[in-house]
Amino acid sequence: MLEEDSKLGFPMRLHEIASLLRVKPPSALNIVKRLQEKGLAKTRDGMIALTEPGIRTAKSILLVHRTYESLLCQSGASKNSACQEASEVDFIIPEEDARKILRKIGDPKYCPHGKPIPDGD
Amino acid sequence: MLEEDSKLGFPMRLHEIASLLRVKPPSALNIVKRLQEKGLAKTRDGMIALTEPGIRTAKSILLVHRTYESLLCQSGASKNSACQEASEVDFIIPEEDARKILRKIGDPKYCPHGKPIPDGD
DNA sequence: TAATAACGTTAGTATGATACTAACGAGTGT
DNA sequence: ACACTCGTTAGTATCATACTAACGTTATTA
Repeated sequence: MLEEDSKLGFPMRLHEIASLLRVKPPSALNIVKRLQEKGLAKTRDGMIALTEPGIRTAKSILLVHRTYESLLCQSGASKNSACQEASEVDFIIPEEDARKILRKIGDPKYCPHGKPIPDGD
Repeated sequence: MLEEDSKLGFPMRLHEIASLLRVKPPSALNIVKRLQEKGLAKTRDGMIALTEPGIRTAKSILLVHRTYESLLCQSGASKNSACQEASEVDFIIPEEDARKILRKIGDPKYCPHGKPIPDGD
């Protein structure tokens, strides 16, 4: 469960990150360095991978994203607008708040797009 | 209704704004100018006031704030943490989303602190 | 009335975040 | 041996934002 999610494409080449983020490699390197300083990413065999805390953080953002998406859809929003709006706040809303909301909206197991919502973990 | 809210202390002196925002007057002026460029504020008799769109925007943010606060409290959060978290997102979440959420959580008329949640207007 | 204080405003400066280009070095494959 | 790709570094540019210092206008007050 969440197997594909927790990897999120990692480990990844710097070039891939750059093109995913639509920036040049030096900018991507800057970003990766900042992640490393926070202990969220590491370099291994020339590839960039998430550390354990990095994976946890990524999962946490996914949890928030999918929870908020679900809330919006249950409230009558379309899947696509819900996803967009969720992207605006998924890195801001604390996981604990999302877990509370999740419980309130009936502990759905999947987001409106059918992707799994991480649980206890 | 919302009479006190819609004013929010405006019209206000630049100095008051500066001290509320904890910046120096030149910085406050810069902020006010940007609000003016967006048509949200105006100067009148040496005082800074919100324009009609400015008031609507302020009310919209209040709606979002109090809605999200209510959601969090209904979900089991404390008033204070709810208020804090709401402040992180009240200027990001679109009013339309908040209105949908508001309906879903039972159209409360007041936020957890007892302040009115703006309705149709 | 003259001096002073308060306020808003301007100009110039500093900082931090973030992106870029250009150039270099190491490793890879033809 | 050469060319390519990749990561990296250094230097530069831009933008947002805050600040200080100085100035002019208005209001207050001695």
